[in-house]
Amino acid sequence: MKRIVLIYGAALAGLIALLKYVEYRFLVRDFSLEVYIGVIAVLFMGLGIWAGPRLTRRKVVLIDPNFVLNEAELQRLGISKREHEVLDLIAKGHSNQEIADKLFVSVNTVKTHLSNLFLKLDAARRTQAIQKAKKLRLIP
Amino acid sequence: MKRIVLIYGAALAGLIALLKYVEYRFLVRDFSLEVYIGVIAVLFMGLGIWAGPRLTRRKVVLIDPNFVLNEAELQRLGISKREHEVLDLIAKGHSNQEIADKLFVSVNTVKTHLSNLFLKLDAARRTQAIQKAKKLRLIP
DNA sequence: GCCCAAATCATCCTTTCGGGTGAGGGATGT
DNA sequence: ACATCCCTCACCCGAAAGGATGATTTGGGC
Repeated sequence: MKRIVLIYGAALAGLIALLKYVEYRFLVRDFSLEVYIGVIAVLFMGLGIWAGPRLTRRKVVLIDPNFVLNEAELQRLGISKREHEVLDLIAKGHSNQEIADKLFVSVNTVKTHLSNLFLKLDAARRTQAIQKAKKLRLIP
Repeated sequence: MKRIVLIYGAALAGLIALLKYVEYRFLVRDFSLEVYIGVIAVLFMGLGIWAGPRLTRRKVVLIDPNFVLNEAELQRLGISKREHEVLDLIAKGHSNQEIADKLFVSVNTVKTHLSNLFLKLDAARRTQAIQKAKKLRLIP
């Protein structure tokens, strides 16, 4: 962060010095102000493009705003709404019992949904189901 | 993409026109070339920062090439190299036995590593550990 | 009305996980 | 030499997860 500001400052200072030096030699006669401005604009736009992500990126992305559910894949695998809910909850680290409580159903029901999910996703464990579901963009 | 280029072009043209218009009125007398350059630099650096992500971002990120391990967090939690390996493998959906085979150690060892991990990550289940580790960028 | 998919719940049984504890060997640093 | 950390392994126990199967209910579509 501080480094970026320093680099920006140094670039600006250097450019001004360069222009000051060059101003009374060749350029003022040969090129117009528009070219000047263009060069500076391009230079600093480039710097902005380079420095932008470094200045603005957040440390941790909690929920991905770019996530779009892959409904085609969801349908292709024949995953029902309820099964998808359960899938989402195991990915968030909940146990079967917690999911049952959250959805107001019995643990057995959750287990049934999970069994069906494991078949449809060809997974042997919940962790594997999560990994595959993420790859297929069925969950964030 | 094209829109961005157009906006950039329009901004540049507009600025030049503005400067051209303003040049022979107030500014040339009141402000020096350095201020000019500074204003232009700031303006276009801002434009670069704004346009940069829009020009460079990819549509879909299959495997995140931007993943950088959060080593600070890793150290803060006191997670050892071996523990981190195990963490990575459970996130890929492997069972304890599979991990043991992969790392050429006994299942008991894997379980010990996992127990320590659960303590350090404050997790009760492997799925929860995965979820937390992802949030902390300890694993991709 | 009938059919079907989805959702619900249950029972039985096996495997996997997770918690607790102890313990030995190797590397590192004081 | 001693302390400390990491890695390793073992044993026990209980809880959670997973597999197989069958049954009931419910809401839409034909």
